[in-house]
Parts: sequence; structure tokens; C-alpha cells
Amino acid sequence: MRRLDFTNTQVASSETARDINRSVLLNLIRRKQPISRADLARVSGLQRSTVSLITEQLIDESWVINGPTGRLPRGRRPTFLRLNENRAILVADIRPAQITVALADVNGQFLEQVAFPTPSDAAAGAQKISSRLRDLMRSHSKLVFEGVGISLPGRFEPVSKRIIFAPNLKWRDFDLKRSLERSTGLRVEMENAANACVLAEVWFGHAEKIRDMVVVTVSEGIGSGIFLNGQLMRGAHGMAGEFGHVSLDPAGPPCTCGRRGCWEVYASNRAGLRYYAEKNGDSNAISFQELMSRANSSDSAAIHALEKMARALGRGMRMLVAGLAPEEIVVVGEVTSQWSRLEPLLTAELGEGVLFGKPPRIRPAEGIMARLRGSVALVLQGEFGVAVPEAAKAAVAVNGR
Amino acid sequence: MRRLDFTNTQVASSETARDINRSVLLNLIRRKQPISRADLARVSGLQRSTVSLITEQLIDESWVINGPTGRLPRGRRPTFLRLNENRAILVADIRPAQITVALADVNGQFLEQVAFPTPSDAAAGAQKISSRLRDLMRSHSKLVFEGVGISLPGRFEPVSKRIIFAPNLKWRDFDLKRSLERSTGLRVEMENAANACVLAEVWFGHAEKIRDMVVVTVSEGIGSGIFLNGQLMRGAHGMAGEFGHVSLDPAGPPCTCGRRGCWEVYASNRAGLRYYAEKNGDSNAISFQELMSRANSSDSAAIHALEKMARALGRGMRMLVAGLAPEEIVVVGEVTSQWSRLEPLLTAELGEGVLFGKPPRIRPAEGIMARLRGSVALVLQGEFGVAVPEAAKAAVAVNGR
DNA sequence: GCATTTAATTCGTGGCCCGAACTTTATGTG
DNA sequence: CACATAAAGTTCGGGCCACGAATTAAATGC
Repeated sequence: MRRLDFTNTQVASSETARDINRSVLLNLIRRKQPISRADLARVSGLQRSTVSLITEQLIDESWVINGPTGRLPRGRRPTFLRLNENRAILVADIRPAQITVALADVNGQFLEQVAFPTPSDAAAGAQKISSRLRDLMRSHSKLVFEGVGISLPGRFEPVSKRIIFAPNLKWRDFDLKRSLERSTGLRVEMENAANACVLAEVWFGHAEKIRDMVVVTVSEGIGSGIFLNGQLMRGAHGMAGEFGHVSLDPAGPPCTCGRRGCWEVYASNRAGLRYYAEKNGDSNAISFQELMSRANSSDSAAIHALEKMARALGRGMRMLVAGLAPEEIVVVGEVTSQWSRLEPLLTAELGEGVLFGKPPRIRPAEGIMARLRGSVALVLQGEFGVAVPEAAKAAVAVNGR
Repeated sequence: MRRLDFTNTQVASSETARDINRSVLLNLIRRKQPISRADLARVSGLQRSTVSLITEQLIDESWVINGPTGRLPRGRRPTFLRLNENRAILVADIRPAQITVALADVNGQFLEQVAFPTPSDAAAGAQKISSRLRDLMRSHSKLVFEGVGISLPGRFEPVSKRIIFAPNLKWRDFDLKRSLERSTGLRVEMENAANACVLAEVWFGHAEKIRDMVVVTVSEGIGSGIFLNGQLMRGAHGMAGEFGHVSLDPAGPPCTCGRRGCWEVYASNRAGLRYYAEKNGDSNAISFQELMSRANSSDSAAIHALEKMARALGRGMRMLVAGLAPEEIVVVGEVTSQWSRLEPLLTAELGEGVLFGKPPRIRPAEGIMARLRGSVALVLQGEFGVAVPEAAKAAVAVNGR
């Protein structure tokens, strides 16, 4: 007899339709609030009766509340629905030098925010984060806390969530998730920083209909978050996105990763500083912020360094354009404050690098605190489902007729 | 008043669950045939009653037929279900030198196959293909023809399907789909050759559970098909996958695309021939097949050329590994007949190139005729839906709880 | 005061999955 | 050979769900 694999395939039950439509409506309310039930029906294509039932359920669950009534030229006034702001999300952004802990509502608005230097020891870091989180919970006791979202510059094992790679951080092999879950009593979600930026754009940015996008984070190194088919691509072991460590020139300068000529060797903040030092002969270490302010004061060596960095950034992006054909490339990092200097160089490099078809739009990240906002989305994903309607469309159309 | 966008979001209806489960069962039958209703229920997790209803429907639609009864130690004998082989799919693989037209059943088994030289003119090519397709339809009049699947070395506009880029072919700006649909009266689906190879692996290969895979096609140039999260990634304008035209060395030899040092300049069949000519000094043009047979006859220059090509292939694959973190890389092309020579060099380059985590498995494509098989899948996708259960899982879990 | 208009709810219908009961068909066993 | 046992497959009642028509609610204008 043949052997069969009994790990069940995912099938649909009677409630599947409700789950999908609930998710669709919840996301529409989030995006278009305040919005009436009638408009929800029109926008979604669902029947008004169905919309009423589902919104009633959402109000029962206190995700949504009835707002004020609207005003129309004729007819009964609509009741506007909006998200219940008393649902709160705790987030933390771990960076090599500094950790930021914040409290946000379901709309990604921040209510409070604290920062402190990053401890070198993972356990001490976890301790400090959870202490701040509990402070926030205590001082906002009226809120309902939905969970904790963490962004960090590293990778972790997808199942156990143990941190397995964070070169700039030194928190190797630590189970941050479990540690925080025990100390806060809340669900904890973790995500790589570049991926968090993708979520921030998709959830809180204006690029609602974008299905294919790449985020490039520029700081000490270069990271990337890959968003294709309306979904975040994490790769086989959550490791996708390390385009920063692709070698552009086998004979280039050595990289921290051990190889030579990696993209980030040419295009990271560190590269900018190196270019400046080379040109200037000045061996005094300055910060990247200082480099940018010198460029703003017309320091030609600083300007030259930033421009060289921008061109390198564009050169590496060609790889993303050729390989992934995104509709948009979003740049995250301090360097975006120099956008007017950056942008023409990037588009020049990219225009040249594009084989055919439209070159992608290239733009800086929307708003500040992409990583923190992305962490908010990370937590909400559990309840709201996929934020991009297009992704849900692909999902529903499993049977593609 | 605010403006609302009334292009409906995709929502679920009462029939959505049935559509999903129908697709799940149809794919399970395809994969595990012959299989009883009872086993289908166990494997899928659906109730036996539900399975009976859906399979009855599939039998009515004549996608599935009742096979022989099985034999068990005790109890009523199971009735085995299998796909109805009288459903046929027509396929064509367009290559720069030769076009292959074939007839396959739903299991991807080929019943007949003809090849002819590729006409330089697109219209003439379409004419010839449709003539062969109609021959096949006439000589197999008992079969039910489901559609036509085409693979080609180029890109087309995702909506209109007009060919917009096919450098090795010269069929620019031609609407092959419409042309063939009119002459055959069947639905016609087109796909880039590398993407077709992905479909072949996913549908007919043994890598059922792979969610993240990259196919690298090696012939005149280098192409790639990107399979992530259990889905084929086509990019914003269907252009994703041109990793072959990423420059590995800005000072390298010129590429047909106009830039320098592209991956395919180093790793395509053409590169192998160039390496051979350089080493050998022999200016006589030989075919790649000839190069390989000389290597088999211990021609050291030929061996050297193939090894250099293999190393270049591996070097470029590092980009795929770092950026996409696939679980598997599949190589398609004539060069796979030299696998024992290739494989150690590829794994060596990749082992070196992997930052962390497991390096991907790397293997030649399963079976012959990947492109044609992929075209069969292309047509079946419409009826069967997503072939990978994992993709359906992501789909159903739109509300991710 | 009443027609008109729009929002929102109510309610009957049909699709669908679930799960229990039942039928069918096989293999032993006393 | 009747009967227990076992497994496959079917039938049927119940509950969930979306649909759509009818109804109710609430506003405007003549």
C-alpha cells in the first residue's frame, strides 16, 4: 500500500467567507475611516445586509466604533464607522546604538515614546525593554493592549524566533520573543527592520495598490525588504533580502561579511564616511549626520562623498530592478534628508540600468519612524489579515476562474 | 464629500469555500492518484460527506473518473479516483532556432510532438504553430481540448499579452495570443520560458512542499524564474527575473543588452564557447553540444571552458541566494548533461557565498521538456488553481489567526 | 403633509460544510 | 451460515453565511 501524508492541507469551512470578508471590511474601515456602512457596501461589493452584520460583529469585538452621523443632500444620515482608538500596540525598535520603545494606537499614531542606549548583552536588553513596556502599560491602564511588535537589524529562526544573525547587534542566539512574552503577558511579534519598513509603507503609506515594491534601508549597512505579489517575501529561512551582501565587484574593498565589493561596502553610510575621509585626508572620525551637515554647508568633499554614495546606491538598485521589477523602490535612512541631492543620481543610474518596461518610481519612505510603524502593523496583521486588497484577491481566487 | 474608489475589493461569497475545497481536492487527486474518497478526506481534513459531494461534482465535470476498486484487509473496498486522461492540453515552446508543438494529457504526459525551424517573422510563426495545433486536434478528435499553453524566451505586456521584449527572437510587438485564439478557438495562455520551468517543477516535479525556489535557465543567455511564498513572482510589468542582465563587474566584457559584465556574459552557453575559443585559439565556431562532447572526450580546453562557465554560474547564484534565500535552485539547460562536472563547482561557489543559514539545494531540472510541461501547467492553472497547498494555505488564512 | 431619497435593518432563501446516522461491502469466527 | 467487525461511501438535519427583496428609519423639498 502507498503511504499518504496526513499533514492536512488547508481547506475552507463555512466560516471562511466570513473571515475573509471581515478582514476586507476591517481594512477598508482602517483605510477610509470615517466611512458609512452604505459606502462600505459600495466599495467592497458586499450586500448592505452583510456589511451590517459584519460591522456589528466588529463593534461587538470593539475593534470598530460608531462615530458621528454624516450629512447628505437628501435621505437618512449615514453613521460613520471608525477604528476604536482604545486598542493599543506596544512596539520596540532595536538598533545597534539605541532602542526605542513606543505606544501606538491602531492607526499607527504614537502616544508616547522613550529611547535608551542599547545594552551589549541581550538579556539586559530584554530586561530593559520589558521594564519600559510595563511602564507604558501601567501609565495607560485604560487602553486594551493588543500585543508587542519588535523590529531589529537581524534575522531569527522563523519557528522558534531565536535570534540567529544580527552582526551589528551582538545578541546572538537569544529568544527575545519568549522572554518578552513572559514578562509582559502579551503576544510578541518580531520582524527584520527592512521588512518592518515594508509593512509600514504598505499599511500606513499611500501606496495602497502597489503589489511589487522593494524597500532599501541605508544605515551602517544596506538592507532590503521584498514585497511582491502583495506579500512580504521572507525566503526559506526568513533570510531573504540580504542584497546588501551581493558582491558588485569581486576585486572591491573587503566587507564585514568576509567577502569583497559587497553593495554595502559602496553605498552604506559607512561608505559615505570612507569616501569623505579618502577625499579629505581627514582621519578624524565624524558621524554621518555631521557629514550631511557639512555637505549642506557646501563642503565639496562632503558633497562628493554623498554623491558617490548615491551613485553606488543606484548601481546596486539595478540588480533589484532587473531581478524583481518592482513598481517602486523606497529608500529608508538618514540619507533621505539629502533627497534632492540623491534623487537625480539614483534615477540616472536606474534609467540607465533598466532594460525595458517602465523604470520604477523611486522615493524616500513616507513619514518618520518607519520601523516603529511597521512593528505596529506586524501586531495588527494577526487581527486584520493582509492589508493589501490585491493580496486578498489573489488569495480568494485560488481557483482562478 | 470625500471621494471613494468603487473598484471593488475581492470579497468572499457562499461559494468561495466550495471553490477553494474543489481546488484542493482536484490537486490532491492529481498528485496522489489513484486515491479513494476516504483517503482524500483524511489527507485534506474535510469531512467524508463533503469529499463525496465535491468529487461527484468533479466527476460530473469529467475532470475525474472512478477507477478500479482497491483491496483492504477488512471492510468495504475503496473506489479509486483519478484524473480523466481524455482532457488534453496543447502546448508550444518557442525557441530562437526551433519551435516544438505538442499534445499532453492532464498529467503532463506527452502524446505527440512535432518540431520545426522558427520562422523569422512572427505572423508566419503564428501561422505555422496554429496549423500544427489544428493537425493535432484533428488527429485526436476524441479528446477534449482544454487550451493552449505557450512558452517563449521573452516578455509580453501582462494585460494585452502583446510580445514586447524577445531579443533572441525577433517577434517584437505581436499579439500571438489573439492570433492563436482566433485560429484554434481555444483559450491561449503565454508564459516566459523560465517561469514556465518553475511551473513544470512545481506541478510535475517532486518538490511539492517547496515554497521558495529559483529556476535558472542557461542557454544563449541566462534567465530566471522566481518562486517565493508558493507563488510565481512576475513583477510589476511581468518583467521580474532578468537577473541574467545584472552586471557583476562594471569593467567586464560588453553584453548584448548594452551594458558590461552582465552575469550572462560569463555564464551562458555563449560564454562557454567564448572561453573555449580563447583558450583554444580555434576561431571555428562550434555548437555548445559539440563543446560538451569534446569535454567528454577529455579535450582539456573544453573542460576548462565548461568549468569556468560553471564557476561563473555559481558566482551569480550568490546574488539569488543572498537576496531571495530560496530553498532550492534548479538549473535548466543543455549544460545539465554535464552535471557531475558542474555540481561540485556550483556548490563550492555557493557555499562560499552563503552568509548564514542553510545553503540552498542545487539540482538540475526534473525530467526533460521543462518548458513544455510548464505550459501544460499554465493551462491547467485556470481550472486547478494554485498547485502548491502552501500557497492556498496563505490564501485561506487571509485573516491570519 | 406627502413624495422622494438614502441609510440601515429584517427576514426568507439557497449554498455550503459538519457530523451523526445509515448503507454498502468486505473479512473473519463460532 | 449467521453474526460481529471494520472500513468506504451516502444521506440527512443543523448551523453558518451571503444574497436580495422588503421594510423601517430619518432626512429634504415642494
